[in-house]
Amino acid sequence: MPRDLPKAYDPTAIEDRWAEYWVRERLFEVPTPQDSIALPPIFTMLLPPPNVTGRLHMGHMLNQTEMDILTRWHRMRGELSLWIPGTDHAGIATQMMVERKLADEGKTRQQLGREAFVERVWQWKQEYGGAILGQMKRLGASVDWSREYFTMDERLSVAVKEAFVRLHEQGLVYRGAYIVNWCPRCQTAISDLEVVHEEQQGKLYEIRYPLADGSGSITVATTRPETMLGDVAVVVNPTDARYTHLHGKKLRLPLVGREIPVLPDEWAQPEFGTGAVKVTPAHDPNDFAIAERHKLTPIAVMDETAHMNAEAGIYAGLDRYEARKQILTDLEAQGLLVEIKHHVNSIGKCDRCKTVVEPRLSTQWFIRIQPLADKAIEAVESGAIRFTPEQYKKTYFEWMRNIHDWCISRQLWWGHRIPAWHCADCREITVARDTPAACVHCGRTNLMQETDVLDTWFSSGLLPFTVFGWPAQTPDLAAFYPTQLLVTGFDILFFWVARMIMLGCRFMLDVPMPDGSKRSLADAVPFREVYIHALVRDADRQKMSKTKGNVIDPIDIIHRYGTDAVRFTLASMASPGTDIAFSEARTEGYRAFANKIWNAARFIFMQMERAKEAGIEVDLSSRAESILPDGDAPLEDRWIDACLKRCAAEVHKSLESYRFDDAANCIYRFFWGEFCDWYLEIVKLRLEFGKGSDRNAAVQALSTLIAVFEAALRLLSPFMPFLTEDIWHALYESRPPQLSIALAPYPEPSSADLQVAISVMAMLQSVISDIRNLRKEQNVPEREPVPVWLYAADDRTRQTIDRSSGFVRRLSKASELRFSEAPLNTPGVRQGLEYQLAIEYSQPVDAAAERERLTKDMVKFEKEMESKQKQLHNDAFLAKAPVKVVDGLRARANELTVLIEKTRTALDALDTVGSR
RNA sequence: GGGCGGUUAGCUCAGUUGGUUAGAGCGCCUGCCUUACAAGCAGGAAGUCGGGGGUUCGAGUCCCUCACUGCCCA
Repeated sequence: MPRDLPKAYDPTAIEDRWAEYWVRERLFEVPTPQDSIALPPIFTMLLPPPNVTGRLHMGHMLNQTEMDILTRWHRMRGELSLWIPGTDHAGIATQMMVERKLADEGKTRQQLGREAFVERVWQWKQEYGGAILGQMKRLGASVDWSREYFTMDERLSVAVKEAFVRLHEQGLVYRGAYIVNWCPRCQTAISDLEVVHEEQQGKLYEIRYPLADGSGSITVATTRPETMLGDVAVVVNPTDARYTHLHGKKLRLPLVGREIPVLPDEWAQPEFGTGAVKVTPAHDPNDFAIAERHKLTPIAVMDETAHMNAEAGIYAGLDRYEARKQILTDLEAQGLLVEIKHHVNSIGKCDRCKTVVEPRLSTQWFIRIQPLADKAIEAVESGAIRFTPEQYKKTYFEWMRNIHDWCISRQLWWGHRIPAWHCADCREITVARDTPAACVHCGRTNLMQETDVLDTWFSSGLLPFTVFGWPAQTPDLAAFYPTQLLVTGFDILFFWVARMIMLGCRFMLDVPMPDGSKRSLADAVPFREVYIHALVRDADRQKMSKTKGNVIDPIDIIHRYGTDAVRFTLASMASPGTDIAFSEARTEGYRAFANKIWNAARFIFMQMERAKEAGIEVDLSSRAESILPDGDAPLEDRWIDACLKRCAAEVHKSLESYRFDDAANCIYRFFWGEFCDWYLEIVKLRLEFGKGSDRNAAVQALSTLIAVFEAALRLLSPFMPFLTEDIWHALYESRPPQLSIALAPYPEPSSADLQVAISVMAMLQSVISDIRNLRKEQNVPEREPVPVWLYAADDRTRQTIDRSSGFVRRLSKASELRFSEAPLNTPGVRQGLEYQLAIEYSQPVDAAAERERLTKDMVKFEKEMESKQKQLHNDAFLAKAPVKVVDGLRARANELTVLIEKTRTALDALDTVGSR
């Protein structure tokens, strides 16, 4: 690639090419280490697997941008950096997707049958399933594609079976009839976590249940009257005096006629509703618990589609809401509907399809979670796993300590089918790794495999070790487990993070360390750190949602601004714990930043071209750091080098603590505010390659310029991989020292003292700014150079300015710098701490404006002085404040004295003019 | 109902264990096509840090309280 870049930066012209290049060249593949004990530092991460049905959204993009920045950074620092991509088979979502397709063809999965349906899902997966990973490639994610996983892969399925069987053997898996969250649309059980609760304005119905003996009645309150058909009791609080006389009495259940008892139970709260609660154990988890306490037999009145069943008598066949309407009508007709009150209640909906969940009594598989949770709590308490931001630890503990057994069976066809076989003869269950030939209980062969599949999160919870080959003790598992870090959103803290921790601690404790020693809990954890990032919202801080129509499609934004700009936007706004209000204005700004760098590259390449024409070639073969400026180099060279090192130090510090925003902003400031705004402008003066010029100086200037620029590209590379890759390859005319800038070393901080060059330069920068400011205020035409008067009390200041007078003049458009032997007392003097300056311009100074400005300064200075003096005269302050602070305050007070005096002089000079 | 967070410039956000003059980007105002870049350059204006109280020599930062607001769990 030649060094002639198009005038304007066009991301679309470069990004696809490099995205393909990185995949094609297999740059980020990490082979299995041969010796798992003597390894370089390793950095491993697992991509939180997106749903195979998914499309990339801003949340993914933020997540992947952060992970990619970290991986590239670690990789460039020489660590063995492995980031593993993959997708999740997403049981319900995928099955829904394919069922919808079938529906378009007028078919149902039942018509196809299980085997054919699963076959269809695989077909669908082959055809469309990779979409999100394709999008990921486009983002430039530096993952190891050779290790891509899918949770239904054969090897992972074997591991899932193994894990299930082991848990079963350990007595941690059990099967039983309990109330579960049932989605009538998906027709499967779902876990507590898959239910989303929504507040809604509902109604509270008060219904009178007459006593069987006709001696009176009791009024119950319910939000779900249709369930009354399944009532088996009414409970009242034992302390509730209103009902004490009814304990043990029988009620005649309206519409049904069944006799049910009135029982005392703590669950009934006297202050809620009427204080009497109807008990429907087959359709409510709390009622189920009550029934267990009182040994009542549940009566289910609905089927799996939430239609009333035969138990519902004349209501059989009605949908639950139709039934409710009808029942209310009938109750009213019988005069049993006492009152209808408005009531705000929370209803559970299926996370996937938003159908109102129907608590349902059914037989399911569960994991006895407490033993797993205990270990998972210990892992975090002991510090083996660290959360950033730390506050999530609390949330984690809160959940972990109030955990319920995990319902892991799903009545789906797409997923890992539970490795359990029912015996038709003895009714017992055989759990086995491989299809058993005979029932282990009765020895007969009339076996049928369990039809349920496992919760998708069960398999994804195992990923941190199954991706490395568990249950086999592979070299990968030895080298890469535990992973270093997990980056994810808080929305899957419980779904995934918590479960990975529980399952990792459970299974990996049994796997010995690579050296054969016993593994401790600290090494059994699936990752050592968890970084939880924010949610990406729209510019108005609204949550993005399809229904609101405010979803920002990252691919769309990328087309408009380029991936690098979008990545940089996300990084620069990613401050831990704060949601990101995605702002296109900022993306636009970062595209401008990319363009800025692009043009800096063009400028540098042009200079290289000019040098070449003059017969000068700069040697690019040695690493940039080795030709960076020494102590004798010009100030600006030492300064920009110091800036670079300072920036590198800050980037390291920031990324170590996941401060992507600080890191990004620091690089932005360095590249634009220091390198482009100052260094490039200054160095221009020295780039004279023609006859009669100092060619050595020019070559040195050009070499340093290139070296710093090249290092700056590497600094920026993890954040803007496309742009930097493109320019880097161009710089080396397609013969770069590595195949990719991503494989080049990251700039490292320096231990040298950077402060001298930085503070000297700061003084010169302020001289230049002051002159520019004066010119502006006195309306000097932009192009007209004017002489500048300077006075410096300290001779060294004068020498410093004098030595750099070339660029000071150039950047301030001063025709010459004249040093005065005495303090300046002309109107319009600007005062720094170390110097005074004024411009010589024929136009009279705008005395009024100048006075206003000076007065404003004066007020500010005096006010500050007052507060400083107050503190400095406060004995308590002097006694208690640290010396550093007191000294700082004294120094500032001295500065202020100088500034106030100078300002007063300037005001006086103005008065002299005014009176003339 | 329980828990966690937020409130800093017109907008979006930083501000580490309290410590010298509260920062950035975008936007805004003024002047410039200065041949790397108008997606640019230079200069500028703009904040009683949500209200009140307290601790402290010192509070944007710690405590209490009120208001508004977001999220998680039940």
